[in-house]
Amino acid sequence: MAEPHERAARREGERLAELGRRRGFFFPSYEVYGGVAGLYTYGPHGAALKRHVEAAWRDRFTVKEDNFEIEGPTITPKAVLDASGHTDGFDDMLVTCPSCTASIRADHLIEDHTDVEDAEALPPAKAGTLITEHELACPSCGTPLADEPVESFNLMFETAIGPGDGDPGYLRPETAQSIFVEFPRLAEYARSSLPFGVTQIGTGYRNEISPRKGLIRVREFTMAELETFVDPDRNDPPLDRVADVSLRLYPIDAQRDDGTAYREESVADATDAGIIGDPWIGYYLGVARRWYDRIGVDGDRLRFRQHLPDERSHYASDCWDAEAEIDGDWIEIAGFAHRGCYDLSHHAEASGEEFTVFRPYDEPIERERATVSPDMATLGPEFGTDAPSIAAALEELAETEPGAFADETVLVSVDGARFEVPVDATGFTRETVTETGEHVMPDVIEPSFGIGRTVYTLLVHALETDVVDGEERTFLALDPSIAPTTVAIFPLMDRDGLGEQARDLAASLRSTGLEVDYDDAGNIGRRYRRQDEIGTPYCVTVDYDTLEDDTVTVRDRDTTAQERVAADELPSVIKALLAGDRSIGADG
RNA sequence: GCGUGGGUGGUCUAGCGGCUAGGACCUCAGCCUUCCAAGCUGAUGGCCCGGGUUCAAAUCCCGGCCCACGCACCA
Repeated sequence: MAEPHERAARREGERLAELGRRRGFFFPSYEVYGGVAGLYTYGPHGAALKRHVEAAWRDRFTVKEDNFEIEGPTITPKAVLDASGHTDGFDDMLVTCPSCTASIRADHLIEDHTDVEDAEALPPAKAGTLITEHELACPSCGTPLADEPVESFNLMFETAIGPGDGDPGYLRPETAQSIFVEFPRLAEYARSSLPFGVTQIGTGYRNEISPRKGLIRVREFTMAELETFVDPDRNDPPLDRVADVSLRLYPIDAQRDDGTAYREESVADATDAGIIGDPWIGYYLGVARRWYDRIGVDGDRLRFRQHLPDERSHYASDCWDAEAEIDGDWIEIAGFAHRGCYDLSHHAEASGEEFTVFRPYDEPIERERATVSPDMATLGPEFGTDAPSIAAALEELAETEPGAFADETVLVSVDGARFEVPVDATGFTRETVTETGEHVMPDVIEPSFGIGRTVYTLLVHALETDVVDGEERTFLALDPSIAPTTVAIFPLMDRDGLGEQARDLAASLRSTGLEVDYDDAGNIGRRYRRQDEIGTPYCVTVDYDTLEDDTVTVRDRDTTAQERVAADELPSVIKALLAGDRSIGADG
């Protein structure tokens, strides 16, 4: 399915891993103790970059969308994940073929070859028995799997809350659940009106069997999730805001045709044509596309792929992924799921709490309602032990068929036996009640972003090489707004007072809130290259002209072009550059 | 978790039974240098971990850890 992209001979992932280690973006954790697969540390530049990506996400999905952000615990009691379906969903049963060593999902094997449904819920030992009884064989080599052990892999990190054995708990596999469980309170903060959205940026944990590909598949990772709670009947997204955003879509039918036949459609067209089934999903795809553009994901290496029905999560009805191309593979960097009322209804059922909001009617509804108030002093002596059931039957009958109470007596049946009850004894009345609204359980639309994967994508897509004066130059063309360092200040020479001037300039720029690096080591070219490799967009050099007229040069990372500006105008120049209101010319 | 191939200064590597383990780049100090990885001098720093074989192990064997690729997995 992966589209072959011809890239540099050396894999981008490899080049990036090397750059990441050498320049301090990210590297394997705990290496002095041998390392642990799937755990990475962000170095100084990586941590800054990640922080900027998170800030950009917050600005876009929390602030601009007028949502609010919370921060829940990562430790989650078992009951929560039982209710959400994760305890079952995360428990995979594997059986290993003794001949070809293939790992096979035992539950899938059983479901495919027997009448057993929902084999996932079986205990592993029972699954093993079924495999033996039905004489199931390895699907790849045909070796019988009878009596092979079925092992259970729980992909959640388990822990105990409290001393001793404690209460069972897990590190959360997604941040979403810590939002859902607090819904009753969050709805209160939203003043019980839909729609509203709650965001969270935090870590999730999955005990991956086989972590791979640098930051792509790790065991602890940062995600940024937005749960939008919408009224299923009444809330439409503000689609007009993103109507003309163009999306490269890879819907189900295109995948089935096994093509790479993408459809370039505007958000408006794609939702109108039903390619994207839900307008909220369409809306967020548009918002995400704009955000990716802004932070520097290469639009030519980005697509939105619809999940095939069999890969959808247990909670999702329609789901699209944002995928970025890296080394010819398409990597999921965000998921957009319509979770319906799955989570809220499960938590409501399991906890016994209300997970609804009250939705007032436009106009209060006057409704006639028939009620009964059976006179038990009459019914008791008359019907003995059947009296309570008769009373219940009368109540139901009043609701469904009030006309039955029109005569002197009313007939009810309880467990097949018929009883005749005098209407007088039923306390039957018709009354008018005023209903001002109803309780509704919201649907949930969830855009969920992998921050680490986004950071990785930005680095890969920014990694560039050109040739300056016959020398190969590697630079990271990161968007200036997310680059770890915004400005680097150099004295051309650390003598004749240039160093002092440059240090003063760096300090004054820092005081304006910019992230500034100062470097006086080595010749000027070397310092430019250092900054190029960590993606610093602007380098400012204090030279001998500065001593004369208080001007400095500003150099652009991507073009290496320079421009001379007055030192005291530097803050506003940088600000304008960041805002895209000016660019650096070539007049040095 | 299985299979294949790998792990030598910060990075990239040479060495593949006996070497004070070599180089390049980086880094640091000094000199030089008036805008793009220049030069000179000097310095710091290494055989993934644990067993075994051998007079002798970076080198061979076994186990572990980590990495890459393939299989499986990715709710």
